[in-house]
Amino acid sequence: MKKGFALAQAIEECEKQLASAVKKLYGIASLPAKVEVSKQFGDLSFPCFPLASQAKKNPNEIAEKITQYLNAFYGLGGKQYAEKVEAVGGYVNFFLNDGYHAQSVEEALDKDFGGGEEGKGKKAVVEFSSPNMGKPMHVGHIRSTILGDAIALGLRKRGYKVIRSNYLCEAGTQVAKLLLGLKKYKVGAIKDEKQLLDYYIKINAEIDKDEKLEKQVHAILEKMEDGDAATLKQLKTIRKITLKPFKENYAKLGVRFEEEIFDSDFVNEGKKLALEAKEKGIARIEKDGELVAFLEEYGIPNLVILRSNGTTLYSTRDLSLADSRFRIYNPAISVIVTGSDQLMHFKQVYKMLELMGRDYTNRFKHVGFGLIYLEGGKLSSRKGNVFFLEDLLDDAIESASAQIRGRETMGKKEIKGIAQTIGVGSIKFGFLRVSNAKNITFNPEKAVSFEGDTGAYVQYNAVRAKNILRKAGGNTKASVPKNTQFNDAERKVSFMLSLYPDVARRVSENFEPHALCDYLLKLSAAFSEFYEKCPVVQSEGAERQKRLAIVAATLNAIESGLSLLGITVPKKM
RNA sequence: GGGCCCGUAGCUCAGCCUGGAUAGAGCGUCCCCCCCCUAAGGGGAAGGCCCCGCGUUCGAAUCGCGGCGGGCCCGCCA
Repeated sequence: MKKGFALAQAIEECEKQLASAVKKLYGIASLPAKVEVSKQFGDLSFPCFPLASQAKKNPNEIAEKITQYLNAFYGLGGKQYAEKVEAVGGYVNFFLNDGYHAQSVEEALDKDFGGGEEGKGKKAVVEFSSPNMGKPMHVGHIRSTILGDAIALGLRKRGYKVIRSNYLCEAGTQVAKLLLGLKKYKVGAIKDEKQLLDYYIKINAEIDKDEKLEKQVHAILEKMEDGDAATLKQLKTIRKITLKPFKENYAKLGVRFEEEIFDSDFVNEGKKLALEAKEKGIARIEKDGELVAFLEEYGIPNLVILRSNGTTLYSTRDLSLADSRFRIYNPAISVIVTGSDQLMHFKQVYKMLELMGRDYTNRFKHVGFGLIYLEGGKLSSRKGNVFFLEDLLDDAIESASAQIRGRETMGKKEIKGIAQTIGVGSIKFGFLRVSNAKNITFNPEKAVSFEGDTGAYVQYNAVRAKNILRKAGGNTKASVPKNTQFNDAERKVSFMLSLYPDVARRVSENFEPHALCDYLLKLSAAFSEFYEKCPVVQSEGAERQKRLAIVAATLNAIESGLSLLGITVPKKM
């Protein structure tokens, strides 16, 4: 028997039966609708409306006739998965039997449940997080970081060898402005990255007022790109100061990278590509001296790829980054995760590369997500309207820690570890459960709440499952005994379990982890109901064995699902 | 002006890609439940012109067109 396909097999069976009924009753060769997961009655359903218009008959009547035919012709014993067929309001509804539920639970016990092999032997690069140097990370950075990580984890679960890449920007005007500020205010020793932010805000205010300062910024950029020793030394200092807190945040988040790259390393190659574009007639120098790629005939705005003083832009360095990435790794898929404000930018860059004859451009995918706003308005380092990532994580951890202290007795160190798992898990879940396209208005109080539709709720259900298994003395291998009956609560759980492989696959195909969050909440809710209604530890015999299997399977599915989101389950909570 | 995205309950969001039954969750409000594997829980109630209009269809929150409201992008920021 194939793994992970109870649902697909059941649908196939129902469709086969329906097809033969429809052919016999109405002489129609192929089913004009699909069997779908039922929203209302039964488990699977088949709408008879398209058939009704084809056969020019009443859908209610058709549903009745088909149901009669199925019951008479196949009988209940003739079907492997359906135990009952009913006609309601133009639908044929199928009720799945205990065999289905048993198979579903068995499949969910597999340690690779929800995995896939389509990426086997292939590489995938996922570029995400990518904060700018010289500033602390704020809540705006979290979305790329956790979404990118989830995408990377999803690809890995499909068998890809994944390279997680953090592209750090220090070659742009932001850092140049910062350097100008440090020079202007005669700053000696720098304490930390937050102090850098203060200077950054200050110098920006001045530049806004005084145009001449802009020229000085460009002069610094020239020095940076020419490899001026003193400037490079300053860059090194900024790297050192900025990277340390970055790493602390990543450690708290549990996010790792296989690669850490700096945009300054793509300056020279970028210039070469800009010239290549010029030679190929894609770009030309405009009257003010800047080099512009002409993309308007493709319905895309033109793109400046070199400043008039010859220095590179974000666009220039991205051309080079793309080229080098495909040269070095030759990935089957290369994903970049950024705010959706950069959608056009990547369209432009990859259109250029396509025009320049690169054959890898169709393996590139940009995942854009909506912006994060604070209640006071848009996040802006420049204007100082920020909420530091560090503070958000610490608040969440503290909030979780306070709750644990009220319910479990354990050592300080253990509390800290579990509080981090719960606090950080809920933050991740809270952001990931919103669909990518949507903007998020960040609410600090809600972010540290653990009730209702939260990551903690999902974790909590997994912990309850663990407790049951522990109390039951879990040295027996879980499996469903033959011919066991499932009650309604048990069936809800097992049916939810059978939906998991599709959800997991879809999420890593679409890069939309929010669907998985939604699923995990539903699975958790089903398990909660089961937990209330079906005692496990006190039950006996086959009943106990079946319930233990359901518990173990649910735990497996939750842990697997959460792991795709970069979230783990604590031992207790 | 052009392009992309969003608009669903008081609030925060699923559902839209792939049209299907009485549009779902959570928070908040109101009511009930710890004999029992952790109440970070469960059960129930109230709460919806699915932004508006037109079209396609047996059937539209879902698809198409036209509006309205909000966000973002559109020449040397990233």
